[in-house]
Formats: sequence, structure tokens, C-alpha cells
Amino acid sequence: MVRLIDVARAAGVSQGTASNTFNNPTLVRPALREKVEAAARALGYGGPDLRGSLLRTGKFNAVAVRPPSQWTIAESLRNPVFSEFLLGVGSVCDANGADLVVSSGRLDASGGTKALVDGMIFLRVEHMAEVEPARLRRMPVVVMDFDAGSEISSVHVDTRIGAREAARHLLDLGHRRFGIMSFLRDPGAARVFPPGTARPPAAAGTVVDQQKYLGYADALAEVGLDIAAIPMVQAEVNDARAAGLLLDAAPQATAILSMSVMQGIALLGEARRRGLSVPRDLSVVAYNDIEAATRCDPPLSTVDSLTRERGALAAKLIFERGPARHERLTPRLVVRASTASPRT
Amino acid sequence: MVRLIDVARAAGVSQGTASNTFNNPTLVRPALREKVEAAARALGYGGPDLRGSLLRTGKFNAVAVRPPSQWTIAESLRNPVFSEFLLGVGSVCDANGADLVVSSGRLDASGGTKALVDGMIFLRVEHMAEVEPARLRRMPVVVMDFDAGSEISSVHVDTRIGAREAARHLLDLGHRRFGIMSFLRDPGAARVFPPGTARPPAAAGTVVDQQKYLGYADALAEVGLDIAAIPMVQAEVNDARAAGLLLDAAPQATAILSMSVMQGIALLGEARRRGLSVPRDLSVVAYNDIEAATRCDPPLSTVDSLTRERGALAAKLIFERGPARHERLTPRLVVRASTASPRT
DNA sequence: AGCGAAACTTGAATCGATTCAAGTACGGAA
DNA sequence: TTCCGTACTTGAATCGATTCAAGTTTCGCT
Repeated sequence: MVRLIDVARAAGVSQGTASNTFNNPTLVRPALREKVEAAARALGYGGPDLRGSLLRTGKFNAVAVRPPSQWTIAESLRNPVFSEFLLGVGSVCDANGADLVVSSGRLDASGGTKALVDGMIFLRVEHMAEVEPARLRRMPVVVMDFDAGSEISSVHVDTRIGAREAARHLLDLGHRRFGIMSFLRDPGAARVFPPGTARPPAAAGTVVDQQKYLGYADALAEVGLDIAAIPMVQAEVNDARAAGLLLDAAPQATAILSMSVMQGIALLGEARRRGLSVPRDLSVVAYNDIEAATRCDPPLSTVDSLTRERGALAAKLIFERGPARHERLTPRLVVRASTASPRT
Repeated sequence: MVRLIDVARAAGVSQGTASNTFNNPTLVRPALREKVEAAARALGYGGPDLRGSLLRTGKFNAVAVRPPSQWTIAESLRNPVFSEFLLGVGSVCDANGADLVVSSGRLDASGGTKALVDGMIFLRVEHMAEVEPARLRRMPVVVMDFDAGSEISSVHVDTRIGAREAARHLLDLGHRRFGIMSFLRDPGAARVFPPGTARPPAAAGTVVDQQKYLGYADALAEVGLDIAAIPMVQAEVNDARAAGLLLDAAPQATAILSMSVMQGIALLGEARRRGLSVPRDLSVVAYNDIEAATRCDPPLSTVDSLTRERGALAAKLIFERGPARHERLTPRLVVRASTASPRT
């Protein structure tokens, strides 16, 4: 392998001059520069090796996004909300001339992180320990929706408030009979919870999903409804039968509170198969406003949790390299055509 | 910043032993290992710095995907076909415990590449020069749909054959009156080409798109039709007016040959607005089979150009680190509900 | 020619680890 | 007690560049 010093020797200059030829060409007299470049070409030298310069300069010019632990890269990319988040991060990387690294949530069982990056953005952290290795490296870290202490930057979104707004919207339209489509905490078969069934305390999958449930409960309580009295289905995100189970379990529902766009779309499909017109016979709200929500028929009313904006904000915090900051965003309801007053 | 040698000194062992404690724990007597670990904790040492070990070992454990030049990271991620490709690459990264790097096509105007990766996958290369810096670094490189010489691995897909199959499918169904929806070579306003209008030689945007045009032409020629006699619109991928322009320009068409799923979906929307039923009144085929094609109404018949598979294959070639290989895949037609025989 | 300033070069130190040949300590066998 | 092999440890060399104080050349002026 040709090294800088080989080029320098071949060109009859010192290594320092050779280095300048590549990094500060203006410091080198043109004739000499030419000589060094010729030597480099002759030897097939492809410019300073990144490892060496990295060691000296310490800049990687890259930001990593770490999906929730256990998610593979492929699983992450398959998730449209994750992709939307990446888009936000990516746009800020573009502005800073940095690369975007998608790492696996599964790597580094050792707890070590091997990403060659200047900073990391953690999605859905569940224990401080996940962040610890990066912190020890004094690497800028941003965690999403998790409080890792005042020393570590974080970006939060008020999921509970967003969910409350969504439910209020349906209540304002006059709905009083609902169905809830939620997630399982662990992989498995869909579970149906008829009205009044005992439910796990937070009644949903991830911490974020639990906040949605609580937000729905808040709004329902405001008009004297008990969320426990509402039929609910918990299912994996791509469970094809889930929508059907819910419509069976909540036959008189005029509106469905769901926790993701994918579920919302599945509900639209199932409603259509059953000859129900959305929103005339059934209103549907979903969570997370991604492009797919605008393209389905009818376009879904959703809670926009500012996924892309949050990605961009997190990336900005990384590049700022300032003291830790804690940002909090409030989601907003986007009303489209999947919600309307119930038939009278 | 704490260094390995500081830890070693604090623990009263040599640097070599300290290194082994982290990398080959079994070589170190447990008692000593414990001492080193305690020292590391006490000093807040976060494990061997990546720069140093990188310099020695040379492995980055990451693969970069380079979008077409000029594309930013955000633009790339916004492209669903690109995302699909990433998914393929990502799944192989998962299997190899590597990270996935999305770099910008815009970086490195200098021609240098600064990606900290073991290998690079280039999408839509147009000049050898784009690949040269990576090659000089003796870094494994795979280029997609471009012949960069026998020394550089490549993965090709027979776009022309795929397009020919798509057009044959419509011809077999009995269609004889078409419209073509294509791309502009450069950004700009949509252009309408009435039948028989002079067209640029390859009549489309990128080299790959040109292949689609030629493939359509091949099939049409087989039944004696001249593609130049077919109304065509060239537009940017997200030009909202394009679908309308084409349907205006080809009022008697019974089938549309389009060059992307996004265009195909736009056509479905425009047809619906005009009260045309797809596929009864109008058949539509699109190119590239991504998930969106299965979710629209009706699901689109498309040419599956094996995007994900190609991504996975390219990544495999990177990790193999063997001699250059040249793979060629044949796309296949996926018939869904957007194509049918024309009304008689 | 002589001088000083400007412009360019040099070479050694440094970045933070890994590696491996050579050395030491220890325990068991003779 | 001596010797030997095993099991750890050590320390120096190495990876490939960047940096910068110190040294050298060049050039314009008088």
C-alpha cells in the first residue's frame, strides 16, 4: 500500500510538504505541487488515507441514528415513521456536509459502540445503559423521548397531548361510541379486549404507545367516558386480521382511535370490504403523519408528531456541539377526510 | 481525554495487557483484568478509541451507498425506489454486523471520498471518474447499471427487457392505442410530444429511463407499431399536472406505459378524477415494484426490477471482498389489477 | 552586493491503539 | 532441588497521516 511518505520520497520532498499538497495546496509552490501530484499518480496513490488523518484530526463527519434496541437495520428502514425521521436527520446532514449512518439496534451486545461518527441519535432508549458507551466517548448524543439526565440532550414530543387532541376532535364531532386499535407489548397473536375487560396498566406496547392510550383516556374522561369501557384490539403492526377483529369487537362504533398510520390504512381497507363508508359510517384517526396518510382513500386524519422536524432538530443539536439542550415539541392534529360527524 | 495507556498505568500493567483486557479478555488473568476494568471505570475510560484501533486494524465495518451525483441525502431518502434499494443493502449489513452509510451524491466535489467505510455501492454512475477515488483506495466498489471495466464489480438489471415485457403484456391483452409517460432529462416544465413529434434520440431522462423507452419501442415494433407515433409526456417525477397532460394528449389511449410507480399512481388519481375506471377504461403499467404499487387502488401492474435484491447482491459483493464480479438480473413483470383487455 | 522580509520546506512529535517476539512467573514432575 | 512447559505480561514497533516551530530559499530594494 502506497503511503504519503512514499509519495514524498518519490517526489523528493518532505512528508509535510506532501501532506500540504493534498490539504493546503496554496501553501506549496505550484512547481513542487505538480511534482508531488505526478509522483502520486505514478505510484497510484489515492490521497491521504482516512485512518491516518482521522487519528490526527478526529473528525468523522457523520452522524449515526440508532434505532430502538433489537431492531435490525432492515426492520428500521421498513418502518415508514423511521424513514421519515431519517429524512429529517438527512436534510441536516446535507447542510453540514456529513454522512448519515444507520446502525443496527442489535449491534454491540458488549455495550460498546463501534460507529465511526461524531454523534449519535438514539430512538426509543429504555435504559440509561444504552447511552452510556457513547457518553463515555464524550460524543454528542441526543436521545428521543427519554430523559437521560440534564447532561444529555433530548428531544421530546408530547404524545399524550397529541392523542388527547385527536380524541377530542372525534368527541367534538359528536362521536361517543369508539373502538381502539393498539399494539402488543411483545410479539404475538392479536388480543381482543371487550368492553370492561381488565387491561394491563398502560394497555399498550411501547412507552410512546402507552402515552397515546393515556391521551385518549384523558379526552374521553373529559366527557365522562371510561376508556376501559371501550372495545380494544392489540396487535402487531402488520397483523392483517387486526382490523377485522376490532370491527367485530366494536360493531356499533362510529369512530376508531388507532395508534399508527399503518393500522389506520388497514382499517380503511377493512371498512371498505365491509361496505362501510369512511367517514360517513365510520371515522378513523391515526397517529404519526407520514406521506402514506395523505395518499390513502380517504386521506387519513392523523396526529402529526413532527417526525421529520424532530429528526432535523436532533441532528442540529449534534452539530451544534454546545451544552446539552432539552427540546419539547407539541404534536398537532391534521384533519383530513377520514373523520366526520357520525350519522344521526 | 483518557487514553489506553493512562488506564494501563493506573492499573499498573502494560499497555498491551490493557489492550487485551478489552479485546481478548481470555488472555488476561481474571484478577488483573478486574484491576484494569476498575481503573477504566475510575478514569471514566469508554473503551479503546476507534481511531486508534482503526489505524491498526483497518476495518470500518460499514458500507456506503452513494446516490447519483447531485442528489442530496434527503432527496435520496425521499425516493421510494432508493429506500427499497437501501433495504436490500441494509439486510446484508445486518447479516454482517456492519453499519449502513448513506452519503450525499454532492459531497467531494474534489473527487475525493471521505466516507469511513469498507466499501461503496454506487448508484447510477455516469463517468468512470466518479468511481476513481474509491478505486485508488483499493476499496471494494460495486457500481449499479454501469460498466466500469472488468476490475470493478457491477450489478446490472436488464431494464430494456423488463420494459419490453410490460409493453408486450399490454399488447397481448389487445391494446393498440397507447400513451407514454416519461421523464425529462433535466429539471423543467413538462413537455408534451404529440404523435409523430421529433423526439430526442433516446427520448427520456436518465440512461435507465432511456432503456425503458427502448424496451417499449421493441415490443411495439414487434406488432408493427412505431413508438414515435404515440403521444408522450415528459415531466419531473412529482409534476402534479403531468398525468392530466398525458390524458389530454392521448384521449383515445386504452393503455398507458409509464416509467415509475409514482407516475403510475398519479395516473390512477387523474383517471379517477375524470371518471375513467382503471383497468376497464384505461390500463396502466408502471416501472419498479415497490410497496406503494401494491397499496394503491387498483394495485398497479409493474415491472419488478428487483430493487431490493439488487441492493442485497451489491452488498454481498462488497463483503465477499473477492475478485470483481459482474452480475446481471432480469426484471419480471408483476401483473396486478391495473391492466386488463380494452373494452371491446 | 547586501539586507530583510516573505514565501516556502523540513523533520520531529504526535494522535491512540494493536501486535507479537521475547521475557517472567508459576506449578508440577523427576 | 532442578528443570521444563504453560500461562501470562511486557515493551517496542507499527499503522498513516497532520502540525508547527525552526530552518532555508527567494526576491525586491537600495
